[in-house]
Amino acid sequence: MEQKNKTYSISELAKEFDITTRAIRFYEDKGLLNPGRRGQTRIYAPADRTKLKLILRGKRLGLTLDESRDIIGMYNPGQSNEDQLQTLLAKIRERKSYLQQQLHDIEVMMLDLQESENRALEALEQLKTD
Amino acid sequence: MEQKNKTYSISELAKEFDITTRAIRFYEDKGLLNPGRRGQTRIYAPADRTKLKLILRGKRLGLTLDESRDIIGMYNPGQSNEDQLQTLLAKIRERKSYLQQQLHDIEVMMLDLQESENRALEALEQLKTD
DNA sequence: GTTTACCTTTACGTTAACGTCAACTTTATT
DNA sequence: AATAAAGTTGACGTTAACGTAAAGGTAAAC
Repeated sequence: MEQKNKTYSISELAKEFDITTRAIRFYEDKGLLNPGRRGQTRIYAPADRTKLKLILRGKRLGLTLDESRDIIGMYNPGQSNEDQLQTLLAKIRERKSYLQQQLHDIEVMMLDLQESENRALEALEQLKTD
Repeated sequence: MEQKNKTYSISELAKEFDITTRAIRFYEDKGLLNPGRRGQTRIYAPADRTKLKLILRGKRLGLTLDESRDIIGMYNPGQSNEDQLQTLLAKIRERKSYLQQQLHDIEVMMLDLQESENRALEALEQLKTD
């Protein structure tokens, strides 16, 4: 049986994701994480680990920590009134459209790189036919 | 007939791409652009404009200026020896694989956002059926 | 001929995202 | 009991990517 209430120490998470403990505490400072405590010591639940994953994914896509915190906050409509829900929807759709833009950028850059690779390969061929 | 040797002033480019002239000069400082000069004044050729586009595309994907400069430098195998070509090929492939990672990240984040949107829409429905 | 509109260089200021000590406590180990 | 291993909270340092002002040159328009 998989344990659902597993916990992690800060250095365990740091090792797993190849970041420093300093960075993890920094994310907490910025309001992205809220681990429990046993005395002074931070104790991370699976949910915290998931948030960390989201943060790092955000970083790979060039998001700032503020943006990642926003996105993490989009997960629970919770008890909001209509206005808040509409605002949330707007933010979600804006994000999605930006992702579409990034998708397009990646496609084009990928094609460019492929051409560059081909040119480099041709140049290599040229060297060998001398 | 389209003019091939059209030129642009710095403020024209700034306006077109919605950035500041300061930023454009900064990119030059960092070695990403090399515009011509008429006296003191910078004169940008279509090639410079293209490089600017590449820089901004890089930024949208979270690249640093150093990384974008590298990528721009990948366009011409030019006259290089085999070692240089192999190094170039390695860098190109590394970039491509990072783009694949980003592609995957985008797909997953897109799905997550879609779920969030659906939950928000459901929450809206709930409000209306009261 | 002087205002207006761009252009230039130089230089200090700012923000994000940590890195890097320092000084100290708690826990585990020998 | 003493040492080592991990944890904590400051607090100052660093880098990237510009922003922002200062001080001035040039050229067309009024």
